[in-house]
Amino acid sequence: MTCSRKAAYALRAIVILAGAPPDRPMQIQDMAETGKIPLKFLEQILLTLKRAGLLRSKRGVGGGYLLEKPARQISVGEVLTHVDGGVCALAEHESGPDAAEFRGSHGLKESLLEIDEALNTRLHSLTIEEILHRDEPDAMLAFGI
Amino acid sequence: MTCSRKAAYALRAIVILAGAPPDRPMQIQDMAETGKIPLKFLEQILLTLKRAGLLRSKRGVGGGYLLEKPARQISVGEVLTHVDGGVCALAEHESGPDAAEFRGSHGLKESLLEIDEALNTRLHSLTIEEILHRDEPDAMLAFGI
DNA sequence: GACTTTCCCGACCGATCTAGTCGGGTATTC
DNA sequence: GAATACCCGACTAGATCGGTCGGGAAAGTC
Repeated sequence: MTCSRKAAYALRAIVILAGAPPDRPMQIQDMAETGKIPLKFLEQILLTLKRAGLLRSKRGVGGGYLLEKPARQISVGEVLTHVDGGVCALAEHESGPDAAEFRGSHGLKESLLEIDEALNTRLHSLTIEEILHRDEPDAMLAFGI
Repeated sequence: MTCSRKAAYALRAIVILAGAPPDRPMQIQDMAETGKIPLKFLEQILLTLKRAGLLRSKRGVGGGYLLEKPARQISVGEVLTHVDGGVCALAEHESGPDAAEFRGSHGLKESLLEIDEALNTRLHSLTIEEILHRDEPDAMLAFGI
């Protein structure tokens, strides 16, 4: 029940990109350094995030990565889903062929499903923009938000 | 980010016990059958739950397992904690020596911590009794609850 | 068009964790 | 003292985690 390092790195990378100047790409190496992420591992992660449509890349001199969508439209849940292949499932072992029927099994399953759903909702409504603004409340005033 | 099978089995076992007649112990084998849990694996799980103080056991003929505390005083979070050694930690990689400092890192950490906390609270407030009653709303009427 | 920069991508790897299994030991009861 | 049922440590195949390595391909620079 703990978040993988890969997912943590992915979130960092996205937040770093979202907090960087949006007019020019940021290089993997820079991201690795500021996020304390192993370079080659980060490469992999960025690649999957790119394939997922969250990032755009530019090759050659002056190349790097950019957000494909504005930070307001990227959620933590989205990132987690693409990197780890799913977010959180307490209830998963209570359905399918592994499930059992006994007094209380339905209540158990439903209770777990409810919690799963609540967590998913929360993770998908928490945006990267929100996270950035949280760090610098002044910026919110400056932008009149 | 998914619940281990072990934890799922532990929850089943507790719910099964809570739904069984409380006057006599239930044997591992019965629990394994009704919960579709591998017998020897369940043995291990019950042992750790016993050491955690959630269960009591009786040996010899007519022996088996009983809840040590009433179902109302056992939470899902408690079970998960003892079996998996912790519940859920989205934020764990954002503290300690692994953490990094960058624009947005505090917001990220705090947001994840908040979600962790909310989930923990929910899991620790969800009791086994609640789960059982959910399965049979009639029983709640019968007991005047 | 050669050269550099930067991303792209598959293969590989050791350590740890998962989901059990096995074989017996020990307390209790009849 | 035999049967029952929990107690407990050791072991294991396979998957996953958290990376590393080595090169390839596109894009820009001279």
